[in-house]
Amino acid sequence: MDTRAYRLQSKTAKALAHPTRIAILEMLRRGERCVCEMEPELEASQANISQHLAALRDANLVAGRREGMRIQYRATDERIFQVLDLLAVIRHDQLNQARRALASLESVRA
Amino acid sequence: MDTRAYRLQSKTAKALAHPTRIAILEMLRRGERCVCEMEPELEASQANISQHLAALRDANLVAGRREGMRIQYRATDERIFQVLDLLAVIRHDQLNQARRALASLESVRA
DNA sequence: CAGTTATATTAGGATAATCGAATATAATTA
DNA sequence: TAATTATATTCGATTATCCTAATATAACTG
Repeated sequence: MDTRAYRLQSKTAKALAHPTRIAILEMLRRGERCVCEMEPELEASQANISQHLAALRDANLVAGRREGMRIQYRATDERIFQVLDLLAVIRHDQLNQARRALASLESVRA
Repeated sequence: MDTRAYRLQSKTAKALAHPTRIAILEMLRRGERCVCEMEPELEASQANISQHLAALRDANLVAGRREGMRIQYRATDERIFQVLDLLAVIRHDQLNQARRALASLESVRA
């Protein structure tokens, strides 16, 4: 078992293991954003968003660039969006399967 | 912000947020495995492997099928391996970039 | 310089993840 | 049925994550 590699992969996965951090990355998919632009869309405090950005920075998934008073964040590797897309289709299919299973159980009562 | 969708996506990501769980999935990539086959390859106790399998089951990423005394586990969605592949290349590039950055800093002392 | 805006960091408490140890369950074999 | 093998679950302690509140830093504005 390639412990070191798996540790690093799980570190990246851990960075995605929070809905707010996924929401942040989804915003960055559409281009650079400062925290002040994220604040209204995410339902989280400024401090909390900064903390989640720190986690994403720590995992090397985002980087910021100062522009006057603001700091513009961007994704450092576009492939993270492919990961998000895959997670979305996996989730989507899981929901569909669960719905089908429920429907077939319910149809028995007829 | 689509809170529900992001919660489900982050749940899947959280299941990947541990090196042992990634190692388990990598074993399952090569086919069905029982816990007793995982035990020597992973450096973890039987109980601990069972606990990680429970986490993967809870996220719907693996399923087990009893076969006599053993329970054969398999991945429920092959696309999870695409996620692992992406995490691997992202990690690989991050390492390379860090190495290049270090090398260029070291070359200054000449 | 004083005040303001944008962001980051720290501290503290609550919740969750992790692991080892012990125990439970389930199938098999003697 | 007793012993054995394979796996799961529970408990408790430790560590990590998360959030809010407060404070710090940094750049801009008057």
